[in-house]
Amino acid sequence: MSYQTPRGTYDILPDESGKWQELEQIIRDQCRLYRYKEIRTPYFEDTSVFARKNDSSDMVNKEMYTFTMGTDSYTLRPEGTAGVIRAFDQHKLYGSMEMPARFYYMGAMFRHERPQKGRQRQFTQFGVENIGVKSPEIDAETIALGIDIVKAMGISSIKVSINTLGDDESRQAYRDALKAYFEPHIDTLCADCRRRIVQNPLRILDCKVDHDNPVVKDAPRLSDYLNEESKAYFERVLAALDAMGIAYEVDDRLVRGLDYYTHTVFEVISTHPESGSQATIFGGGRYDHLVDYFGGPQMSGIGFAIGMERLLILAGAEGHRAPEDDGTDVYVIGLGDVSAEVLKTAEEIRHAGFTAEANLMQRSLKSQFKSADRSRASYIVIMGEDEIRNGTVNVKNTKTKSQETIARNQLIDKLKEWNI
RNA sequence: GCGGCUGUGGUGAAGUUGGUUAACACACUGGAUUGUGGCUCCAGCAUUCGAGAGUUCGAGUCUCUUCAGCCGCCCCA
Repeated sequence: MSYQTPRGTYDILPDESGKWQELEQIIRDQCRLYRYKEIRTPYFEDTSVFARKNDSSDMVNKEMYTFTMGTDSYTLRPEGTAGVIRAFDQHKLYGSMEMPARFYYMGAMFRHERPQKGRQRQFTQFGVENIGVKSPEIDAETIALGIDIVKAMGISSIKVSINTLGDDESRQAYRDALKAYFEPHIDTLCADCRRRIVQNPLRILDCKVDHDNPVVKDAPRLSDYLNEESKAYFERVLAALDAMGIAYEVDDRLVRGLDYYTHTVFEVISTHPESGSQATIFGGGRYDHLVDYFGGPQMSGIGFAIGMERLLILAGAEGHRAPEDDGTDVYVIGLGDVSAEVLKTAEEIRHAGFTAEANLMQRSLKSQFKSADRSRASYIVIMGEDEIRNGTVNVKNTKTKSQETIARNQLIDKLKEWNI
């Protein structure tokens, strides 16, 4: 009988927590530069927050962890945007915050999928939402923030794909055109796409199953249905990216899995072989109707989410190394039955602001020195019964190997003097 | 949800056509050296081969079931 983490979940052990903390710090630093503030929403919400009507995405329809308590149905959050917008509306932040409101979040998301490298059932996302102002330059700025974070992690093999879905009018015209186009060919499409004709015909375009189907290849192009306003908006997004020197590819098949997107959608994928089939590092887009869907005014927003596990895998593959633990300032060794005095000395050192490990196991001197080595101590304090009687301690500098005997009550001053 | 590969100690692993004692290395613990470490030498360290059942005189090696990881599909972060 043995216990293990549920499928698709994993422990972050002490050896790995350092790189997570580093990534979290880089994210916080970058968000500070862009003046984004953190928002923390619950890990579960009422199911209706995620399962919005007419949503055709797989994520919502077959991958959610939903449970019932009494008559209430809850769902472990599969993505971050819905909860943030719900909070934005619930607290009427549209009335109190300066626009655009800028949020970021970090935390676990849950999707019931078949696990693979870079794809687990509990995974960690960092994301941002910029709400309240619809501006092509804000779209570009949002993408730039994501890219800055990826670059700060030492990842350079990336490709930025971008597309526009157009405004409501353009999108509706295109949907109707696609429906009319695909319906006569319904027999040639995969089962999922037959469903998509009704719910979300745009998704047929980037269907992997029907990717080579000539019917799909020859489908009408969204670009032919964009109205002038949508085209102009997209042109300005691209111009802003150009102005920042961000390279991108326009991919008019890029639709993305969430149904709420309008106008700009984008995806950043890794071109590094280590990323395997889970190459998407971050993705997002603009949404014109989420704020009003949750009961607020009609306001547009844009956001993206980054998969933090994927980011760490790629950072490691590209040679990025998290800073290592630099060892303890002081390691206190005791000889004989002196553990209480060893402990007391270590406490004094800690209270003075130095890191200290105390060996409280009354082991042989040799093994205690070994432990001190492993802890990469800068100084070793050795105290036995004689020293305690005399009110002294021996302090050894592990670099110079020189040792001196000093009065115990001078230890802290000495450590400060040595400036460790 | 579909298809495939893999699973031996703390770690990396060797294990011949099923044959009785699970190699070797690293790590770890202790000793040589009972008050000074990173070297050397010695000793210890898997009643057990992911888990469970079966075939057999005998299974790490064969069969079935199951769990997990990985790869491809799908999905997306």
